[in-house]
This record gives sequence, C-alpha cells and structure tokens, in this order.
Amino acid sequence: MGKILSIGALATLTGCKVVTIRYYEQIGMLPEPGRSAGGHRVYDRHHLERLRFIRRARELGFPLKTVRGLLALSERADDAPCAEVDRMAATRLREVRAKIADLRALEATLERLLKQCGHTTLDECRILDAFRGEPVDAGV
Amino acid sequence: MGKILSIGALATLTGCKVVTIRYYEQIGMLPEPGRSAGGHRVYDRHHLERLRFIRRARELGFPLKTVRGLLALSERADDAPCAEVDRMAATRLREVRAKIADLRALEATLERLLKQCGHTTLDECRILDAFRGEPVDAGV
DNA sequence: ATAGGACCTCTAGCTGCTATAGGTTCAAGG
DNA sequence: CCTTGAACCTATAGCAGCTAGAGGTCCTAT
Ligand SMILES: [Zn+2]
Ligand SMILES: [Zn+2]
Ligand SMILES: [Zn+2]
Ligand SMILES: [Zn+2]
Repeated sequence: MGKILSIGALATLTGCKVVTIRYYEQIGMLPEPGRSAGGHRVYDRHHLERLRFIRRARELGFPLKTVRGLLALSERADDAPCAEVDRMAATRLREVRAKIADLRALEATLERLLKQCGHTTLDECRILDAFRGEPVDAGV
Repeated sequence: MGKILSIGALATLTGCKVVTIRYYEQIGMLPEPGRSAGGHRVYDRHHLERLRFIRRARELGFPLKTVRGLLALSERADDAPCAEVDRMAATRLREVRAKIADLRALEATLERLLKQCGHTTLDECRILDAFRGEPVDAGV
C-alpha cells in the first residue's frame, strides 16, 4: 500500500513539473516529504492526492492563496457547511465572467481595427492611427 | 506651444500612474525627459503622445515588447507597407480568442460545479469532490 | 517664511513559475 | 562490482508589469 514515489514520478502522475513541485514545497503548499539515504525526496499517496488537488484547482484559475483555503477546508471534511467553498467558487466564476467580458471588448476592437486597416502604408495605417490619435476612447 | 508637464500632470492626462511612468523610463519605453533646476522631470507634448500610444496599446493587451515594435513602426511612418502592424494585431486577436475559449471552458466547469453542490457539508461538497477525486478530467 | 503636497532615488515585493550552474545519487547494463 | 548517464540535489537569478515603502528634497501658494 505505501507506494513510494520519486519527484519525477510525482511530476509525471500529476502533470506538474519537477521544479514546480519543489517550488510548492518551498512556499508551504506541499508538506516536506521524506528523504532517501542520499537526500532525494520521497513521496507517498498523500502527497500525490494533495498535489492533484492543487493542480485541479489551479487549472480552474484559483490563485494559490485560495487553493490553500480550499485544501484546509477539504482536509477538515467534517459536517460543517460548505458555504465557504461555494463562495470561493462563485467568486472565481464572477472573475472569469468579468475577464470574458473584457476580452470580448478587446476582440471587437481588434476586429474593427483589422477591418479598417487598408493594408497600405505605415503612415496611413488605421491601426497605428488608433494608437496615435487624440484621446478618443478606442471603442470600448 | 512647447507646453511643459510635470510627471503628475502627465499621469493625469494619460491615466498612467506616476510610478509606472518612471518605470517606463527605466526600461527604456519612454525617453529620459528634461529636468527642472531642482531635478524634477519635465515632459513635453512628445512624451505625452508617446505615453498615450503605449497606454492604448497596453489596454488592448499588447505586451510591452510588442508595443516597442509598434512604436518603432509608428515613428517610421513612411510609405513602407503596414503588414507587420497588421500581423501583430492579428496575433493579438488570436491570443484573445484563445483566452476567451479557455475562460469559457472554465466558466462552464465552475457553473456545473456550483449547480451540483448540494450546499450541504464539507465532506459531501461536490466542488471539493471534483478536486479530490480520481484522475477524471474536470469536464473540459 | 512656511506648510504640505508633489517630487526624488533606491530597494524590495508581488504571482507563479522557469532557468540556469555546478554538483551528487540512483539504477540498470556489462 | 563497476560504470555510465539520467535523475536528482541546492542556490541563485530571472521573467512580466508593475506596486509599495522608506527617507529625503523641491515647489508653490498663502
Ligand atoms: Zn503520507
Ligand atoms: Zn495597417
Ligand atoms: Zn520633445
Ligand atoms: Zn458545496
């Protein structure tokens, strides 16, 4: 049961890079693992699970600080209400939506500029004009 | 005509922060301005225009490195074709679209998790489950 | 003349990693 | 058993794009 993993194996299993794993240890996201006689890090199932958790939360864009909170709540795992988890997810969802809205505005502006550009010369390029011109707000 | 601006005035006119302006000078995005007798930076119309250009390009998400290129092309402003400008804008547009697609996937996942969560207890929370569970890919 | 805001330099910090450099250990094949 | 080469180790510095602080000087209006 107590299968043992090298840092490389852990990296492969989680999709994390080796350096990132060491970094997570350094900032206290992962507990210090055991060491082999020669000083190599030795991980077990618990580290694997924790790192997987971190990876997934990161993939959803939660900042490391929030992941810390999520880990703490996950490790409690008692019958306290999960409202705080939900709140964190809801906050993240709002951020994602806000970012999407921002990016859509950028997309529209860039599309417009590319359409307007006559593909002529530098001194007539509409894209450059948009940056150079008087303070007209660029189509937000 | 040669109106003179303090760094604070320049900040107000462009929406850049004072520290950011100094930072841009430090990394060579803005030319070193003149100085007053007491050593305060003194800007003119050219700085204002250049900084406005930078700000607008940055608002569209162009990285500073690309902004440098755009500035160089804008300053040439001869009858060379503007194809390179267009290419930069098209590249940026592709990036924006890719980011939107990523974020939409996140949005869908987060919505799903929030819907699934029974708003019960920590040990039954579906959101935490999604992070804890076996390597099921989180609904990309 | 004096107050207090705006300005100065310098250094360090933020997020989340990544990239060296220069050395040690491990595991598999001979 | 011994060698070899991949994997591992530490430590430091770097990336983007700013932001924050300390500790001091200047400018301008009253
Ligand atoms: Zn363990
Ligand atoms: Zn053009
Ligand atoms: Zn000038
Ligand atoms: Zn829940």
